[in-house]
Amino acid sequence: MQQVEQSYLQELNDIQRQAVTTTEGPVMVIAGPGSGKTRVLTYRIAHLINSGIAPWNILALTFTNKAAREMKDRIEKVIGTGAQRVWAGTFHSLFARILRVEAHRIGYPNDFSIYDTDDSKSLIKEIIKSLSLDPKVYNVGAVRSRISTAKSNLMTPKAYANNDDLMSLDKMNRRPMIYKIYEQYVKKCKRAGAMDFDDLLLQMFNLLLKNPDGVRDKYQSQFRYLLVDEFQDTNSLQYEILKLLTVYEESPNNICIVGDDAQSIYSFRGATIENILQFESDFTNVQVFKLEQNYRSTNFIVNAANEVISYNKRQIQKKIWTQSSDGKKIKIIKTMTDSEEGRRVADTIIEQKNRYHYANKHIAILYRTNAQSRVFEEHLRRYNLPYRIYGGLSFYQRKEIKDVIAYIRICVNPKDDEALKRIINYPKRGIGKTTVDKLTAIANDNEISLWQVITQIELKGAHKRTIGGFIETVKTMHQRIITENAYKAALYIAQKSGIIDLLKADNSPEGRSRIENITALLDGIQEFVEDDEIGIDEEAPEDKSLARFLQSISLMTDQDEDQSQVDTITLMSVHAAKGLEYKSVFVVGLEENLFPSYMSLSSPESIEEERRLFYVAITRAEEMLTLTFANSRYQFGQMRFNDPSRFVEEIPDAMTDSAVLQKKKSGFGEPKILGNFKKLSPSKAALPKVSAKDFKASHIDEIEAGKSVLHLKFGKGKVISIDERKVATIRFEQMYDSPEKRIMLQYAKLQVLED
DNA sequence: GGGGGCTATGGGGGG
DNA sequence: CATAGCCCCC
Repeated sequence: MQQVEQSYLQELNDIQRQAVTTTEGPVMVIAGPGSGKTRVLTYRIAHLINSGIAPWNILALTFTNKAAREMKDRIEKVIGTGAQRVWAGTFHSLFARILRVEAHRIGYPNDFSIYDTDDSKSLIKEIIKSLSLDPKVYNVGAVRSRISTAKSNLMTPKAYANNDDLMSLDKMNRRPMIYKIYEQYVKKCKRAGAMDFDDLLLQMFNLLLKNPDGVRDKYQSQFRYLLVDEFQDTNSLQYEILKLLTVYEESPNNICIVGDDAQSIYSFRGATIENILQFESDFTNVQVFKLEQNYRSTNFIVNAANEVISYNKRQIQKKIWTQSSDGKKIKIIKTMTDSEEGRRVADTIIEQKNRYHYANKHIAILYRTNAQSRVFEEHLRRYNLPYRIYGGLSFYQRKEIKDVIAYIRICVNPKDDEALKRIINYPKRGIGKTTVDKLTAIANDNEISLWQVITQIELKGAHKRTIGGFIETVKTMHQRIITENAYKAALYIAQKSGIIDLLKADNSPEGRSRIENITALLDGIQEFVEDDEIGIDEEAPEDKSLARFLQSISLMTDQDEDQSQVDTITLMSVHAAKGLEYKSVFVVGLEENLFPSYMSLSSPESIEEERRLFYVAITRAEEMLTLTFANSRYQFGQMRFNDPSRFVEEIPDAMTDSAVLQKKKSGFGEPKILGNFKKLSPSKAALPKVSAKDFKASHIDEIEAGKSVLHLKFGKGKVISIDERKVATIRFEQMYDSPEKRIMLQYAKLQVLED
């Protein structure tokens, strides 16, 4: 045993080793990017097990399920078997597992449904309608997010209604009834036996707080060692649960939190840096370790990250450093359009692959919004570069999949109103909107679920056939769930529902692809059944039920999708890239209004969060970092012109390949002068220099076909034509590679020249 | 009750 | 641009 211990402790630096071996009491690890945080967490758990702690007494909360799996595999390599029985996973997935066993103690069925964001929105929409509120004023998304925030702050509907701050804010926003919607929402979720994502935390908290049948003591004594990764992205509710769990007299406050305030990027879902700042005062004798040595990136990248984050005011003092050499300078690519951005990134990837022999999997393209993925897809496909997009519309969010899933949901939990509403008339069986509205009214009057309504009222006339037929269908399906395994039951459900027949009738490519997707779903269930992973719930070690399958897919994170080890280029949002690393990283769309997002521009706090997001993005890179931005892009269905992102300009010239990026020393809003970029490509080397001083934009009406015009960035050109939407085609003399530009006159500043 | 076509509206990050 | 919601007609 001594030998084993030696081998892994030797792989750590001094501070890492202290963080691993200080196993008792509260520990806070501040871990900069690439500082070996995962290694510390892994070895800490291995060390605990090595010291005689049972794996199932350890609770490790990770940010993705994939991270948890990888961690367990690595622990197993260090200490041998047993590691799989560590309780490791995301807050949501682990608490869902516990609630599957305990939910009945707090008034939910153990087979509760999990409402995703769409389900929540659809329910909230229904409530807004039933309260005769204006859906334009009561924006569903905004209301949902208010409710979610309230839950994350442990604010019940009653407490919400009594809170003057919240109520006056709602009144100011002309939405004084949110508290009422919240109240009904909670009621209806409960009635449907459903929990939304926040409930998985909130009900776990309630379970521990109310302590029915001593259940709190059970979990307090079980989880004797807690580890929390990415602590900066936890919200108050998560923190309160942790506080409840760490209380146990035989192992007081054995909690180790790992985080980095500079990488806090989830405040929009209630995460608060206060948790980190609070930790030291909430627990006594907190031992703090700061991991500041970066093992991931080159010196240029590390220093650029330090420079960028220094623009933020609020932060814990630390300096990330590396022993690595300077490495390659950070490459900056400026393009005219978003499409050209896609092409240049693909070109650069080809070049890097040739020169540095990178495999595809060593390369990632990171963007601020998922909608940006399309241009990169197009160009990568053109070059036959394999890629994979993470996030965005996932497999399980496709319509045909959600339809089949809804049938499964209703079989598992018939009270699931959102699932029922989705499929009661799909495929069409003559139960229209009017009928469903009537049923909903009866459900509301009697405070029961829709399923209870249709199975309890006397069906008359046509309803006897239509609704009665639906009930029979669901009942037969339900029977199969009891008698057959998950795969066979799901196969039966998919066929019996009529969805497969319906899609088979549609012989279009789309229809065929939908069938393929359903087949893939069934294959996935088959795989789930056959997969012999050791379950960690001792009460149901090998739960292969459809209920358990539904749970695992609704709690998947973006990084969890598709485990296939194919060699592909990664495309994902910066948020999704948290915790990952690549040899070469492209951070694209670095423009004002996009990154930072236009939503963030109004408050300094949210700009700081965007900057942390940028910090996360650039610190994903090991060797090569490429930053790109476009002069114009299609956004919201029209051509838009954005300034380069302030974040690009915060990186000192010495670290980039274009010392030419002229800084806007005089602040923002000044007209920019072209010629900022020297070595782009030979053809663009001599970009026109137009002096901003002499430039005077002409009125839109003065610009006519045939006239010569001056553009601040493109220089002198001739208007070829103007279409009815006031989009001008202009040929610019000095734009050699693509002289003809289409420019929207309402945005562009052009000066008419007298010939 | 169902379906098609039109208009209006919104448009971030995610468990 | 994509989708939701609406109106109209069968």
